[in-house]
Formats: sequence, C-alpha cells, structure tokens
Amino acid sequence: MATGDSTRHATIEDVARAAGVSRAAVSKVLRGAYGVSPDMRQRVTTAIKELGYRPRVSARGMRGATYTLGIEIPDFTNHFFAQIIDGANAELAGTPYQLIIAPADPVHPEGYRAIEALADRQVDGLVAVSPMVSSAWLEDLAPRIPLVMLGRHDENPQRYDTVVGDDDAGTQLVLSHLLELGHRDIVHLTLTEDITKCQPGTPHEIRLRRYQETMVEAGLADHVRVVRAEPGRHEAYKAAMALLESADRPTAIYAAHDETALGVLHAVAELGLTADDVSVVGYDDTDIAGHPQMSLTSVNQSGMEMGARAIALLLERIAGRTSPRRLTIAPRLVVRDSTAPPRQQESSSAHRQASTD
Amino acid sequence: MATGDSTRHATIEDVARAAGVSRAAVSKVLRGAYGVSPDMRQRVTTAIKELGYRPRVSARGMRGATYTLGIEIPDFTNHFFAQIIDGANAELAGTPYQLIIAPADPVHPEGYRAIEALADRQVDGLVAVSPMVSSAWLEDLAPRIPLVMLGRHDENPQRYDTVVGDDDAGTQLVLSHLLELGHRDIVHLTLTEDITKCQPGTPHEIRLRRYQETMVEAGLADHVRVVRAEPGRHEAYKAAMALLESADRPTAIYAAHDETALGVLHAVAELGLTADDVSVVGYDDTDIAGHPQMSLTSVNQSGMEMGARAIALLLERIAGRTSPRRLTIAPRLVVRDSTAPPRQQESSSAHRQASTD
DNA sequence: GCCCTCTTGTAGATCGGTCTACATCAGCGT
DNA sequence: ACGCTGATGTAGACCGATCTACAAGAGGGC
Repeated sequence: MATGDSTRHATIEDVARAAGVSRAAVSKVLRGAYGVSPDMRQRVTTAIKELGYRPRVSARGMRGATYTLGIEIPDFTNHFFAQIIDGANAELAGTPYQLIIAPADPVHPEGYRAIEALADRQVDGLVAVSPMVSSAWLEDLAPRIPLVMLGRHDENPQRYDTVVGDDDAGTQLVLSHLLELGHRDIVHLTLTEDITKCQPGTPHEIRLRRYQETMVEAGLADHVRVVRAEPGRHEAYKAAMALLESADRPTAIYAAHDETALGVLHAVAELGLTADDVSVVGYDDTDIAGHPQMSLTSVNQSGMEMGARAIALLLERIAGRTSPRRLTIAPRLVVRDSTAPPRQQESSSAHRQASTD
Repeated sequence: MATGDSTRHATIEDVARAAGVSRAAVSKVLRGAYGVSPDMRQRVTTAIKELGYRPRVSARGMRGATYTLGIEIPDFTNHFFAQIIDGANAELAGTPYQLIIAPADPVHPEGYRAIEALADRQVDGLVAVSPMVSSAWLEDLAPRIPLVMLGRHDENPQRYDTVVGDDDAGTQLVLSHLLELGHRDIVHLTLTEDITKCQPGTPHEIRLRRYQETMVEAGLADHVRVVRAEPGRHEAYKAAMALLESADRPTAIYAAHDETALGVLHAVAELGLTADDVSVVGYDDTDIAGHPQMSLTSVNQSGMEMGARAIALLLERIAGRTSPRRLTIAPRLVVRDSTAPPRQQESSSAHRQASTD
C-alpha cells in the first residue's frame, strides 16, 4: 500500500543527476564553497528546489560540521532554564546553526548521559548546565568538542569556558536587604547535601557558604540555621511547613532559588501568614516572581543573557579560540512584597508602625 | 601543545583491533545481534570499556537507526510544554532512545524549520506541537519518518497519529461552571487571528467556536464578546487592562490558556479587583495555577500524560504500526478561587434578571 | 608560440558505522 | 564416511555527504 517509497528522500546524487553536474559540484553549492560559476549555481539551486532536496546531517557529520549546537538542561519545569534556552535560541537566530536540547535523564540527573548523548550526535558545540559532573571529566571531553558550562565556578578550567552568575554577590544582596529590614532569625533553605556537595563551587554551595559567612560577620553566628529539602516545589513546601509550624519560627527565609521559594510561599499562604510574619527571598527572578499575586523578592541574574552569552562564547570557540574564558553576570536584587520588616515580637503592646511602601 | 589529538575519539576499528576481532563482530556486540559467543562478547566489552569507546550516532544513522526521538516545541517559557517534555522523557526512561528537543525558530514560529531540522538529523521518530503547519505538509513528511502530532484535530490524518485534549468538552466545562455561578457577561480572551485561523481545528479555534456556540445555546448570543491578544503574558495583561477599565467590564473572562490567564490575573490584581469583581478561568492547569496565591480555576489536560502517550504511540509506529491512531485526553475542570459568583449589580442601564439558581 | 595563472568542474578517497552474504567448524544422525 | 544443521565469525559493499587532488580550458604577458 502507501509505503511512501516513491517519496524516498532525495540525495545529493539525485540532485547532481538532475542538474547534470557532479556530486562534488552540488556539495560546493551547498557549502557556498569557492569555484562555482553563476550558471552552475543556478542549475543546482533549481534542481534542489525541484526535488525538495535537503542534505542529511548524519552524512555531513561523517566528515564535516553538523551545524548543530546542543544544550543539556537538567530540568524543564524550572522556568529559569527555559529562559536560558530562550536566550540561546535568540542568539542563534540568523546563523546557520540549529539548537537542540537534551534533557537530563530523570534517573541519572547528573547530566553525564545527556551530555554524552549530544557528543555522540556530533554537535559542533555544547552548552551544559551540570553542577554535578566532575571537572576532570569535562576537561577530558572539551578537547573533542567546544564546550561552555553554565553556573560552574571551577577554579581554572583549561579547555572550556564558563558563564556564571555571581552567587556570592547575589547572596550578599539578599542578606544585606534582610538585615537592613531588621531580621535576625534568617533561615537558609537549600537543597539536599549530595547536590550542593558533589562538586565544590556549585551555585547552591556558594550561596550556602556566603549565607553562613555573612551571618557570622553580622554577629549572628548563633542564628545560622540551614534546612535542606529535596529538589522540587513540593518538597520545599513540605520543608517550609515543618519549619513554619515549629516552635521557633524564623522571621525570614532565604530560599536557594525561586523554585524553592515558591514552595515556601505556598506554605506561607496556606498557614494564613503574610510577609509581616515571615519574609521570603528567592533566587533567579523567574517571571512568575514578578506577578503581583506572587510578588517575590528575588535575585535577578538574567537567564536570557546567560544563554545568549554562552552561545556567543561557543561560536567564538568554534571559530578557533582556544584560551579559556569566564563571564560573570552581575546579579541584581529585585525587592518586592514578599519581604518586610519583622513583626515586633518582644513586647505585646508595641505594634509595628504601618509603613507602606 | 595540548591539542588533544592524543585523546582522539576511538572508532569501532580501534575496538576491533584491541579485541582481536573484526569490525562486524564489534558491531554485533553493540547491537546485541545474534551470533556472538560469550567469549567474544567478553573480549569486545572489555576493549570498549578500556578505550572509552562510544559509537557515533552520525555514522549509525547512515544505515541503521539513530536511537533518537525528537520533539518540536514552539515555546519553552510556557510551562505546559515543559510538562509535555517531562512526560515524554519519563516514558522514554529505560529504553535505548534519547530524546532531543528542537525549539521553534523565534522568527518563524510556525515550526516548519524546527521539524525539518529534526528530520534532517535522522531521528527515528518525531513528536511535534505545531498547530500552524499544514496537514498536507505533514502527510508528505510522515511516510519518511514516524510522526505523532500533539493538539491537532485534523480530520483524517492518514499517515500520522494525533494526541489531543478534548477542547470542546473542556470549554463546555468552563462555561457550564461560569453559567452556573450566574455569569452572563463572559468574555473570551484568545490569541490573534492568524494563530487561530491559519489551520482549521487548532485547539484555540475550537475553544473559541465552542465558546460562541455555548453562549448562543444559553441564550446569550448578544453577550458573545471575543478579545484577541498577541501571544505572551504581557500582551494578555495589556488586553485585560483595556478590557477591565472599559465601561462595560465583563464579570468573567475565559482565557485561551493559563499563559493568557496569568496576564489577566496580573491586570485584575493591579486594579485592586478580586474574583468577586471578575472571575478568571484558564486552560492547561499549569502548576502555578494550583499555587494558593494564584489559585486559578483551569482545565487540566495533563501535559505529562499527553507527552507520555505521544511517545508510546511513536514507539508503536517505529515497531511497525502503519494505521493512524488518535488519542483524546479527557479534560477536567479544576475549580479554584479565581472564579466566584458575579457581584449583584444594583442598578445599571442594562437591566437583567438576577438569576440566582 | 609558449608558459603561467586562475577559474571551473570532476574523480575518487574518506568518515564510522550497519548489514548481507558467505566461510568455517563442530556436532550429529544415518 | 557423508551430508546436514546450527552456531560463530569475517569480508566487503553500502549509506550520503565532504574534501583533496587534479584535469581541462580560458585568458594574458612576453
């Protein structure tokens, strides 16, 4: 029946025959190579259009480039990563490159498998967001394929580039804000240890360390309090519920990122609490954070820009650069309604001044 | 210098030499083909591990399968699509297939380019969410590559499968709910015409038509009111602002999908209105809709399930099925706080009966 | 007229796998 | 002893591009 064998994919051979030239000639036209007369180009172009010919990337990949760049992303439900892809994709508009994205295996979320999958597919360059893979492994991979890593604070990567947010400065902004508001009982809600500790210098680990240091510097060493939760909004919600219903409820929670912060806000809302009871700060300034019904104070580090910059670096590498580069995106605290001065809780008489802003 | 030439990628030839067998033998082991003695398998496996050999997908693709499935997605910032990918990826866990995702070109969002890009890369199967490409074009593509389309209500696709939500029933649920609450001034906020009209039977077009029909059936023909906005939350917000500040503000807005609904809620909140002033309903039941601070009434059609089902159909096709199949996901209305009975309007030039049932 | 260069096009090797066809060999029934 | 069968392994064509090396012809300077 309709096996479609008649519609078999045209090859470069078919085009050559139709145009009355050699395969090599067609290849030249395709690649815009030197040594093509206007006449021949015309004939070949016509034949290509007539046959609906499209070169197969697999065949190209055997010798030349695939004109494909890959991005490995650990989690699609996190909007921050979606922004990164958006930025990358926008940067690629107008170039001959096509972006493909490989999601990390849900069973092995470290990212090795997805990165290898992209490398196996001969992408011309690779961007990855994988805090958990070892830098030695990356150094080993990099000579075979141009590589840009996002969010890795590796000491001195020799063969790959990095684009990072300044998690140190971002955390500083968060804590300055909370301390200025008058908070002392500030909890840091971060992710489970195996995620922050697998490799040194993950964004979450830096945020954690900086939180601890800043608290100590502010003379609040005895107020340092770290709570850990599995990834995901729901896990954050559960952890926050436990925290907020405990005897010594903190007045502020610095969440590892917006995903976590949204879980915290969920708990806050469900318990009928407000920002006057507990302030919440996130990280990433996901678009939903700016929604007036959410109004989450958060650190913006522009995922769009990170994605775009990563692609720019990658294109440089593909063009020949070999010296490693690091780009740091400056963070910016966006203050919204989820943070407020702590309620006066010492004396019962004093009510805090109604300070609306 | 460290050109990394020493770390050159090992080929099947290298493995064969190291194991003292032929290339064909190694290939057999790789594919788990028939005719391999335990002894040879052992030697080959050892050599593979020793050399860190990984087969190149490009080379495989020249003759055999690439073990790659592709998904084309128009927009990453929409969480519903992220859920689809998540579902697809989960379904693929444990199979030898790797999922890769191609985002639509921001300049040409119809999806032709991204779909072609995946086809060019010899994926073994393809899932796409492209309401705007022509079905004739898909029929032409399908014989060359197993194809499953999401959200297409095409009449009788011959060579590809479809997975759809029942947009008709979903819209029915929405309007029944609003009408039962006592609403009559129900506006439908949908997308610009070129998106809903490019191909007949897009989800948004069906939702629109069903809205119109149901209003007429309910005797509210003169209350039919359709507003259109460009895609994106911000455009929806602007349209909603104009609508809510107009003289005859509706009591309810049925938004084309959650992305739009969030823009509406933004406007509602910014104007200091509540669900008592204007009810809002979305579509997709994006995870943020369930957040207590958003609490958006929405139609759930489980993106996770759609993604998973699409992959399941695709695997069937790859296994040999050629008869087309259609799967319909039943929608489910999730009622939350964004909908409420309309406020009793005391006196207006428009005199209508307060029909509280 | 001769050599030299530049342009245009082609032949054929090559990339790294898969797959078909076939050779080899052991065991086995008659 | 003799084919027959089934298991195991190999040789070599093949997939569809790119890329190198080279041939043919056109013009140009002396």
